[in-house]
Amino acid sequence: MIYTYKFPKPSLTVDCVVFGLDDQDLKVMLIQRGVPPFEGQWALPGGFVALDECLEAAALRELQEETGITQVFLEQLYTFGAVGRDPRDRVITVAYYALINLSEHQIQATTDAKAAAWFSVANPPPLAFDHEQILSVALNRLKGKVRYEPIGFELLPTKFTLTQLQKLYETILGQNLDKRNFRKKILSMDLLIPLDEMEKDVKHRAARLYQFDEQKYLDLRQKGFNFEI
Amino acid sequence: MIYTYKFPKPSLTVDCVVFGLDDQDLKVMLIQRGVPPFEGQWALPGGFVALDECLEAAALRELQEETGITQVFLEQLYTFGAVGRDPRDRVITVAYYALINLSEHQIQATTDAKAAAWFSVANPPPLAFDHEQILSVALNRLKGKVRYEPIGFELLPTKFTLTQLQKLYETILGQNLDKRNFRKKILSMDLLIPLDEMEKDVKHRAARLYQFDEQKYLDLRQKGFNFEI
DNA sequence: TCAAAAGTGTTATGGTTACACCCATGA
DNA sequence: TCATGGGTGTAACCATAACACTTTTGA
Repeated sequence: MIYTYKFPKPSLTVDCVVFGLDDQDLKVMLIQRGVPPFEGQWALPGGFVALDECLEAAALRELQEETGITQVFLEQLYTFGAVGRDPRDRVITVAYYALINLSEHQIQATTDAKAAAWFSVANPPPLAFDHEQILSVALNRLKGKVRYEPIGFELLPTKFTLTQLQKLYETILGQNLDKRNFRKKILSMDLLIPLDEMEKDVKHRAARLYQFDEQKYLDLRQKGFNFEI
Repeated sequence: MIYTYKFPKPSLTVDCVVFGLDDQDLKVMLIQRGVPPFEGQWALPGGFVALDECLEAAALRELQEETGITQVFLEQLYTFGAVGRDPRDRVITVAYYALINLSEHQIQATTDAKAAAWFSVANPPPLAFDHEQILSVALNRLKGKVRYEPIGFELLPTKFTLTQLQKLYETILGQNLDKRNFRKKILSMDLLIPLDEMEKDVKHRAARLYQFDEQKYLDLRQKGFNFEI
């Protein structure tokens, strides 16, 4: 290498805001820090970026190392670089957000963290660093994006009922939706495949299961279709 | 400092995609690099982040140093960190995009750059590093955002005609709009203040000038109003 | 008087909203 | 048979889209 940069360098980390959805509400995955600073406090999973890995790979790796989660929807959120955000050094963090469906993922705390757990986003514990701010930005992004891109499906099992889907939107958007209008609209997009399969183990009439047609969505989008709830 | 991080650190830069609009089309500001690598090639203005300045401040400073531009709309775009994006070192760059109105800004190349100039975004020269990719992401962001936030006004002088505003949207969105429908819609939002002032020095009927009512927009937005073109 | 752009309303269409009852199932 | 949620249609309303001519001004 002939030309190298001679500049004092800040540290670089990635942090992940992992969202999940259960029957009650929207959750975020937090880990309890095992090392200072903020030892014992809850924080977003994350860590340092290695010199030979790209940012997204670093986010996926940290997620895997700290919580065991793999195979998730992951998207860059924002980069936080205020001067005092880490009490030790200058640290810039590239934040990502991830969506997973709780029913198909088990999480476990691994070596780097004391514990990993889900918290209601409406009522999270105090967080380390500027992680409350990051969580709030992530939540706003999710609220905005869920309306015009079909990312909500990432939070559901592959097979879901229309009521589950409606509840998802109601939870994230924080408003109730009309059942008939919701069904009319979502079905008219023709992006859901109705299955010959019904809900099981419910103590009332079983609902039909549907599946999101990803391929069709990609095709339609190329032709100028815009998803919108 | 008791705890410091002992990790190999990548370098960190900021880059700015500066958009301007003239009678013809949408422009982007580029500088010609005065130092290797890519010496002599066109690139986005940008540079290293100092340890004691936040990211946005670094972007503003670089803009000022390389082009003389101050007082602009500036927003974080995306962070690019592919492993091979700089031929020397591992360099992560936090990209910003800026909107300025050409009629009220003069640009000049300053110390760090050989030259600074405007190029049509439709037809830019080959760019250094991954700056073509950054430009393309910025353009998509602008196209998306201009429709649901009133950022387009940043590209116009304070006082503008409805035709100028319409041309702005036509240029950025790449589609023609109906004059009557456009005026009806934008005026019905009640965010434009009609001035008792007309266009000057035109060789046809002079158009009325308008001004964007920022304060009213902020008030309305707080009440749930959504700007949308 | 000509060229150039400013300015202005109406109608048809399509999407959104509001709204209530019967059905299937398991306990 | 009761409780629970599943599933369905219509009418009113509102926003969008399509469309063409007259007015003003300077050259």
